[in-house]
Amino acid sequence: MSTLKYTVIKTTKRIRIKDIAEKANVSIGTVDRVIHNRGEVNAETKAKILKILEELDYRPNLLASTLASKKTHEFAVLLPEVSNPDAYWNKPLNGVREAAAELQQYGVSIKLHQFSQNDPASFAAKANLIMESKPEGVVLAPFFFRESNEFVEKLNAQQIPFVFIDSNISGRNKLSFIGQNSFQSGMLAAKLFDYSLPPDATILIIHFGKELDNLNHPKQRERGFYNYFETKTGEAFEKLYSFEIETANDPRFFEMIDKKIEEIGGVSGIFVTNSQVHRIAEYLVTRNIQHVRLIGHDLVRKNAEFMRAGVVDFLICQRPEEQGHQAIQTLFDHIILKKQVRTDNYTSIDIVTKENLDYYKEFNLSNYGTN
Amino acid sequence: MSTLKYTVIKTTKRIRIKDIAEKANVSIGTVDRVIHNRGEVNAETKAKILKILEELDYRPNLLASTLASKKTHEFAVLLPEVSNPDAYWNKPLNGVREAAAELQQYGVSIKLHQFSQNDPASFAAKANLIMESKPEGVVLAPFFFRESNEFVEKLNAQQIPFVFIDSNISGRNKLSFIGQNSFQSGMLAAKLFDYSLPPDATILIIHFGKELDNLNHPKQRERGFYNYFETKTGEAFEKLYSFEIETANDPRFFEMIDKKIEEIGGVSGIFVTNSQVHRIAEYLVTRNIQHVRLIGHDLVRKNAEFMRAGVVDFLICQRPEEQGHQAIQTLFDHIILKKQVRTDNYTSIDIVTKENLDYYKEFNLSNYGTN
DNA sequence: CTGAAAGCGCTTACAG
DNA sequence: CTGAAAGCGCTTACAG
Repeated sequence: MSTLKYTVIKTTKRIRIKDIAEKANVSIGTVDRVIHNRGEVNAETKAKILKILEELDYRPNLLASTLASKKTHEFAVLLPEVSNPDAYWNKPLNGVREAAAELQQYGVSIKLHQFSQNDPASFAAKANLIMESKPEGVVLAPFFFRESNEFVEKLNAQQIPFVFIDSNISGRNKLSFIGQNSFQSGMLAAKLFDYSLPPDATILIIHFGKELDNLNHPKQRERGFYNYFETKTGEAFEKLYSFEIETANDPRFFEMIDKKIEEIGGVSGIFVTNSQVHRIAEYLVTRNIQHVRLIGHDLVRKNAEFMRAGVVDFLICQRPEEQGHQAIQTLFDHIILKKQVRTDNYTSIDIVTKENLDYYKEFNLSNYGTN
Repeated sequence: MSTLKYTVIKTTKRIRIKDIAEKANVSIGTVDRVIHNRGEVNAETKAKILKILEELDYRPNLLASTLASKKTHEFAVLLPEVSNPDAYWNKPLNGVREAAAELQQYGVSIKLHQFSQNDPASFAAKANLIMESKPEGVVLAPFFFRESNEFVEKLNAQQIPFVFIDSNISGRNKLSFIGQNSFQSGMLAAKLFDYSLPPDATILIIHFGKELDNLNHPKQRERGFYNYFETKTGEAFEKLYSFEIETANDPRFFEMIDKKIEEIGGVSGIFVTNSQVHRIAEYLVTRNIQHVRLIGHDLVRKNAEFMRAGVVDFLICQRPEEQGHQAIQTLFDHIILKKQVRTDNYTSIDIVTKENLDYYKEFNLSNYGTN
């Protein structure tokens, strides 16, 4: 009752420009000039003010400063088009939207540009539009290697900071990368098979998409997958096969798979290296094939449905909303708050199953209401 | 080059009090009075202003309003003491700290009160201190059922909104609950055993702690665990046994386990229903018992270490930092922003393994630096 | 090179 | 019941 014992988290003893000015015997205008380094200040006074600033650990009041400056900060975002609300790329976009709403009151405005996933030229065209609009910062998914490099070169030339989202290109002087470590996620997929299948099981790895290079998630995931089994010691190795499918829209899609499976003498497990795993789920259901362990990526609606139905066993996910949100936040921290930011931001590698599916944000319907 | 095609996410066309005032032919003071409902306004003018407010969808500028009002908002937080930096309860606390730092500039100040996990009286004492300090909102872990109820009754009497964190008590007029759905997390643990052990395996469930009731995570997890196997059809059931250990500090701890395992004729899997799984890991290492599938909860340092060493196979986690952060944010949203908030907030149920361990925030060391 | 003044959108006494 | 004024901490021309 008497011995008050508690901790106050973060006390505020705000130092204002005015306090600095008084201590230095100058006007607040002069202090402001040195804080923002906009010259025209006597070297001596400047030094004196700088010292006081340091001593008193002055932190500007962000509220006041953004309120006073009607300045607005423009960021540009370059992402793939989304054909429907269930598409994967809608998720990072939602994260971007969230961040946009939060930072709006600080004068941040975000322009979204979208390119076609089948058309590198559209990427380049949008990149040019972005350059013309001279944004203060850029978030991009470096989807096409060549075009991304060209874009990033221009950004560097103009000293515009940029953040890679989803995929990374190294050595390009980026501000930050935010996405999944695909190699590790491949390792994890392998482990899940290893734990849930007998040692001599046959596993088929399926890639969807064309022109896969080593920058892509699929190839990195495959590398991680093989790596897990290669470094596993003591036990028999599983039998592993890889298979590439250009597009699931090919009418002969099912027959191709039939043939492949026959060729390798049946399968116990299938690993799809991207979010298209629902295509294989469809195949298994149609062909009435049961007891095949099926693992893929990303919590898009169709994958969730096949998971609920018990066809997809595990989905490995990467928090795409968080990626979008964090990319914008990183730009804000660097440009407006002048904070140090992290160069590499790997998002968590989540294992989603039927049992925890509903606890991943994406599918949480709002449940406002009474107690 | 020419057809600019982009979307601006969130445009701001700020309506100010001044705009409302002009449209209503009154002064901004009057508008302010109706906005804050502090009476003394002619009924007719009030109606008129209300209508304009609605029409123009007026949103107050949070920056300006917090800057102008030197008002400070005090929240109180009641959590268990943390004996060392690796303790579980340090994690929600870090989330609280994060939120405190972010909301500081809005005048939010947070007082932290901590009780002993072995002493219900200390909980009650701290609760009284909180009542005396008359905070605007409270976050609490309802650790002791009786004492929590008493506290919550007083809060309700004073109309102070409160948020439960970690555990929930239903029907107490809470503002919100933030934590894990333990029943589901138990189901998930069961599934992981089911996938990775043969159908007739023997599994031992171990609870640490005393006086476990149905409100606790452990019992709920156990219920979910049994439920999974009970509802599983078609295959043989695993053999399941439960075992309660009051404290791992008991010198006869290892012998107790020896005896139990002998009694049930050996085990293939052990499930520990809380973060103490490292105790069992120690046991297995000391006794040199291998090939036992070991699953537990929460990413505390010791658990992570035994996971890296390959002794713990899976950890089921609940994002404790997020819980702390969100609890404070919820109070802020309700009290300052007057937003509608969610009554139940279940955090994700994460499956952590050796392969994705490093991608869970808690153990990400900072990697500031160059590209 | 430096100071004084107006203003950002809101809140808070104060006068009438 | 209502308006006018000062002030929150900062920014931005402007005058000297």
